[in-house]
Amino acid sequence: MIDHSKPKHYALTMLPYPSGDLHIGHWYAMAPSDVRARYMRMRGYNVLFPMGFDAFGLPAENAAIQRGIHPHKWTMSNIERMRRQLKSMGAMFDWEREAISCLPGYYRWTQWFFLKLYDMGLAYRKKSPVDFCPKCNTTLAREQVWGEDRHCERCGTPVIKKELEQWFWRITDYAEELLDFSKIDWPERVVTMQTNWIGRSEGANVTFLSEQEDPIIVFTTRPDTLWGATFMVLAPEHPLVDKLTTPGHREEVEEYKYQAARQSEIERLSTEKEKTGVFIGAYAVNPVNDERIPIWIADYVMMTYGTGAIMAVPSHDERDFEFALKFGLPIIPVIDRPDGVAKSFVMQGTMKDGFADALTEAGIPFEEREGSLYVTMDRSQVERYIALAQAHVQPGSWIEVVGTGWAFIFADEVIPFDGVEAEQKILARCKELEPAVHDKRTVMEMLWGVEFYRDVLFHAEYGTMINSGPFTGTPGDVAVKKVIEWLEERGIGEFAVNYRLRDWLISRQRYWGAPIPIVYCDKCGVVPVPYEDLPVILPPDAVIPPTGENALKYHEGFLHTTWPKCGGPATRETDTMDTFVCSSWYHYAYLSPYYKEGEPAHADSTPFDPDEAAYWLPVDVYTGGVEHATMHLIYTRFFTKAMRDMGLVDFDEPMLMLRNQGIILAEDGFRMSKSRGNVVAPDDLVERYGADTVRGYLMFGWRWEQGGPWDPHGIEGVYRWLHRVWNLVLEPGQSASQRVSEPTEKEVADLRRWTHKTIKRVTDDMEAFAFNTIISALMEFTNALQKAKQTSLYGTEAWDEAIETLLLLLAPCCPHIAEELWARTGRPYSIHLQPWPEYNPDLAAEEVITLVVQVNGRVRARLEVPADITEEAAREAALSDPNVQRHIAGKEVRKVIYVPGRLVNVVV
RNA sequence: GGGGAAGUGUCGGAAUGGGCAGACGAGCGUGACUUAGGAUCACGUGGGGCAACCCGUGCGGGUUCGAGUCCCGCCUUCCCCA
Repeated sequence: MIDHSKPKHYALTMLPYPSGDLHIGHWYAMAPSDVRARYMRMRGYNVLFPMGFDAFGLPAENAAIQRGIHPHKWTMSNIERMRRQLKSMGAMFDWEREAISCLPGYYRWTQWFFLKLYDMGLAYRKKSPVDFCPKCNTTLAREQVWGEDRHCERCGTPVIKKELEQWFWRITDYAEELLDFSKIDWPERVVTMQTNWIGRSEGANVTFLSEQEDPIIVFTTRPDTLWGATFMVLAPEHPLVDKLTTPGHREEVEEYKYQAARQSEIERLSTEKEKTGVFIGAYAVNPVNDERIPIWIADYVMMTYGTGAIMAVPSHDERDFEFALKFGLPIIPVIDRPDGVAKSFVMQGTMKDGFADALTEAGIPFEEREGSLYVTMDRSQVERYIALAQAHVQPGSWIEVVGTGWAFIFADEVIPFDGVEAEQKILARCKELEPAVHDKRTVMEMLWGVEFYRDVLFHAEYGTMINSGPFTGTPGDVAVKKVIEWLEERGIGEFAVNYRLRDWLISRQRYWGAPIPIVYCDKCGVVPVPYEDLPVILPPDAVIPPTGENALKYHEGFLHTTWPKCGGPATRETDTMDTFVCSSWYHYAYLSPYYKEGEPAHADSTPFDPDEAAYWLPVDVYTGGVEHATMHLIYTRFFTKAMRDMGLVDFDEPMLMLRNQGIILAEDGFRMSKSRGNVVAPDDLVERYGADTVRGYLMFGWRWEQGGPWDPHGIEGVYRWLHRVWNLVLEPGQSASQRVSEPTEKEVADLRRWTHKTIKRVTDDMEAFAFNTIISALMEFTNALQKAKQTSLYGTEAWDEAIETLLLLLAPCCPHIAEELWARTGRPYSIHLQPWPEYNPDLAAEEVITLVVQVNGRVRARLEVPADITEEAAREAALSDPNVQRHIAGKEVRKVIYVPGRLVNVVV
């Protein structure tokens, strides 16, 4: 049936969720994609352009609760309506390949993939926190948690986090490979988003020990700052928290954990938010210097990042700095400032006379305000400054140098600020001399009080290590590497790569999804359903409880089963799979929907027809919204890589080219939504203007990748244009018999130039997804043809070529009107099976060009000259133009710049 | 706070290997046809000036014979991340 000698083109547009009605946004995404699919077909490709429905998901259950309709019935009737609406678009969708993800013939293969991943060790079960409503006694999906206070969508009860056993897929095994985009042509934006999402960082895992010798592993990208780690922070959920918390702190810790569990990740990580945390009473030992450091818990540390514990280096990590300042924890600088800036504030009365003069003499810059000195110096001046300061400081006072060369200068000694011990000593002496600082808990807190110092107290850059025992003096560019080597030698740490990407949590505590094919056997434990027993059918008679709880948990028939291997009683897993699982492989399902339905599956089955796959895969062009950049588009890449490792496919990437369309907003500039009542209904537009006009307008009105607000007037322009095209082709013009004269050679050449120029423009724009300029090129061509129709060109061969070309170029965009005009002008069915017109560069070439003549870069003349004009002739013509003459009169021509075929610029 | 994209007439938007800014359309204006027009057709439409010309692509600099386009700094909006 398909001529396999022709090249193939698999064009795919993201499948819709069957929400009820087709939205103008669906049209905006799909119609231009269809235009391109049709274009490729005319270019001689066999084109696969399928459509289906992402049919599992939460709204179906909400409808069931609110209106008493079963999710299956609700979904299928929505699909029926949307399918009808989709057909009104006039897209070339191959409906024979339609795939609906909630049908058993589809989801048994979704389950089959689960079993394969399970066999490969890529699926595992782990405790993980989920949002849970204590009143409804159910877990909630992310979109069911509302508002700043995170309350339950249904009953308004504040949501809590609850630890549940859930299924994960090891997408992190592929993290490194997912960072490689060399085999795909995807928008830079998506590549960047995915790269950030995966978030690879290099550093070290370092083992700290609690005083009870519990190992606490932390990941750090800055092992060079280890000597500045003055405390540790664990995520409130960290498993060691309970064990390490001392009785006196237990109550406070429990209270804090409860608070933290109620917050969302975004809130917890916000840098805007005031830092919170509590000390758990326990201490750890910093393995590099054996310092005893306190252990805190704080919500800015996430269990999901790294190991859920951090070493806090307040001197060189912004969040740690803020935290330490607030809670009075020591802050010891261990990396020198790369800029070498040092500051010293000299309060009036702390120094003997002559200090300012001594500084001037030494060339150390300072400002004097109200008797106090504000000294800002560079590294080379610090030593000299300290000496001068010590010589001049009054016995009852002190001054300090901060930023670089950190030191506290007293008349009798200089104490370098180089560690916790020094910190204690400095604090004690200062408090003795100055009662105003009695409440300062740390040196840094004291310094922070001086406004002048604030910009040099903290930095997060790489630099020479200081105050770091044996590493002091190690330059910043090798520090990380050297420290890691040293840690490895001593067995207290090792090089490590950390990813922000987490394993994919696929468990959903919902009814309307593909059941996870696992049973819990009383004897054998967690066991997979045999491949042959798939699908695990979602019981159609399940009753959705009004709370929204998972109906499967209450369906006795579903719940109780036997494990065939031992014949013993077993309970089914009641979690279903994330709908992103269904959509991760739908482009394979389209090849042969519901493949081998009714036949048992096996471990070595393929979920799709291998012959179809061999011909069509992979997807050549994928179009859809950029909002899927970090979810669906990562999951589907992971899926394909896993399928490759199962031996199902022999390529690495599912979609070779990706292009994103923007979003059509409502007329008011807001997102269209039923609640706002600003939705544009495509059905109404189709009824009023016809599908071709709607398609044309969606192409013409916006930059496709950008989108923008709907403009109800703009569509009229496209409507009028198509009317003009209709009349242009069908209304009789001056007929050949009445022709007063034959067209001149020039007239014919001009018309053919229009024709071939337009072919080139439209073809180039098709390749570039520049749909708006396709329509404007066709409009301009139409305008030119309307003028030509008034002349003796009408009815000539060149005229017929022009009309035929117009219709062919129009065919992908406005398939109905193009077909109709094609038929009415006596051409053979179907226009859509015609080859795309060929562009002839010789015919498109201009004979006459407009030569722009500038004097000093300003346009002074426009000359019509032959396109092949020589440089000499062009210069001569330019210089002899009267207006040009006028502007260069009395001035010396210094230079004449000639851009062939474009302009002459006379410089005077 | 970090990263990315974008700022062009009244509006949607054209034009980037630097070379006629505002294509095409909407809107508006004038005219024609018409009993009528929210139909159709024609013409006009960045600002200033009678004109020659001058000024104009978020703001300020720079490179260049020449900058919407390249470089530096800033402002605004949107998106992503924290």
